[in-house]
Amino acid sequence: MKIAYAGTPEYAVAPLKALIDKGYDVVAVITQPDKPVGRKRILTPSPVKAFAQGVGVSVYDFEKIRDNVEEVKGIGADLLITCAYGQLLTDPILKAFPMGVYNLHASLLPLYRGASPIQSAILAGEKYTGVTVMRTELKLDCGDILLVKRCEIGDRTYGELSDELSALSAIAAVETVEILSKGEPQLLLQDEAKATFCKKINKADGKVDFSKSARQVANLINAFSPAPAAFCSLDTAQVNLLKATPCEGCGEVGTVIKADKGGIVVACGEGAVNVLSLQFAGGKPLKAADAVNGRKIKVGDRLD
RNA sequence: CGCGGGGUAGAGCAGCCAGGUAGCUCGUCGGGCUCAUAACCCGGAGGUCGCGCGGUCCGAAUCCCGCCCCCGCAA
Repeated sequence: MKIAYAGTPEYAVAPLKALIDKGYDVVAVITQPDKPVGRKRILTPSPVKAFAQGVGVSVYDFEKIRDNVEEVKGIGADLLITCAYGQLLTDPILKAFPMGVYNLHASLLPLYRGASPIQSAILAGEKYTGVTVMRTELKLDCGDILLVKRCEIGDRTYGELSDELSALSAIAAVETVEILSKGEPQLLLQDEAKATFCKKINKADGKVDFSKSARQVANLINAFSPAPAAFCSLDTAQVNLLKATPCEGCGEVGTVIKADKGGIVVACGEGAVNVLSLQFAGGKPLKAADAVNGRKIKVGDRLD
C-alpha cells in the first residue's frame, strides 16, 4: 500500500514519522509552501517538509492543491492521510486515492470541528479531548469516524496538550493504516445534532479580563499559551501570561494578593488564579518565582 | 531598511543617561536558632559585564564603531 501524507506544522510531524518508522510505504508528502517566518521574515520550509526532506521522502508544496489534480494523481498513492495540512481538498483530489482520504483531527468529533480544536476545548473548560480519525468529505470535519483516542486535559496549556495529542495522532495514524490494510473499515456516523464549530483564534481575544471567573481566566491563559499568548498590562508594560491554575483567594479584581515561589496569585471576579509562568515584553518566559525575585512583583500590584 | 526591549554570578534583575570599589532578590555551601520549617540570624563560594585583546580615555559594564544572539509588537 502506497501512502501519501499531507500535513504542515510541527504537530503533524509525529504521525508522519510514526508511519515511516513502522515501515509503511510513504511515497510522498504534501505540505504548504515555504513561508516567511519570524521578525526577519526568513523564508522557511514547514516542519513537515523539513522532516520529510531529512528522511528522503519526496515533497510537494502546492500553492493550491486543487489546481494540481494531475500531479496529485501522478503520485500514484492508494491512500492519503492528512493532519493539519491547511488547505481544503476538492472532490477530484479525494477521488485521486483509491482507498480514500482520512484526516486526523485534534478533537472528539463531532465536537470542535474547524480551525482551533485544541485551544477551543481548553477555553471551554472541557475535561477531555482527543484525536479523531475520520474519512474526509467535502464538508469540513464531517466525515464518518474510523477511530478515536481520548485524553484528559487537566491543567495543561495549549502547547503541552498539543504535544500529547500529536503523540496520540501518531498512534492513531499507525492504527488507521493497520485497519485499512485489513479491508473496508467499519465507520461510525457523526451525530450532527451534537456538532460544534470553532473558528481561528486571534491575538486580540487573548486580552485577559480578570473580572471573569478564575476558571475562565485560567482557561483563557492556558488555551492561548504559548501562542498567541494571553496578555494584560502591569504598569505600562505588556505581560504575556503563559500558565495559570484557579485557586482560592479573593480581593480587588486584577490585584496581586500573593506573590512568592509558589506563584503569583491574582484576584478575579470570582476566586483567583495562580499565575505560574509569564513573559514580559522583550523578555523570555519566566517562572513565577523568577518574576517575583527579579521583577519585584509584590502584593498590591495591579494587572489589567 | 516596519516599531521597540534585551545579553552583568546557577536563576531573575539593578547599575549605563551625567565613565572611577561588581550591587539586589533567589538559589547554593558552611555554621547558628528552633519540636519544626519554604521561616529567622551569621558567614562563604561563585561574574572574561554577548563578541571584536576594536575606538576614545589616565581609567569603560557605562561613551563611539562593527558583528553575533534572544525577545515583545506589527505582518
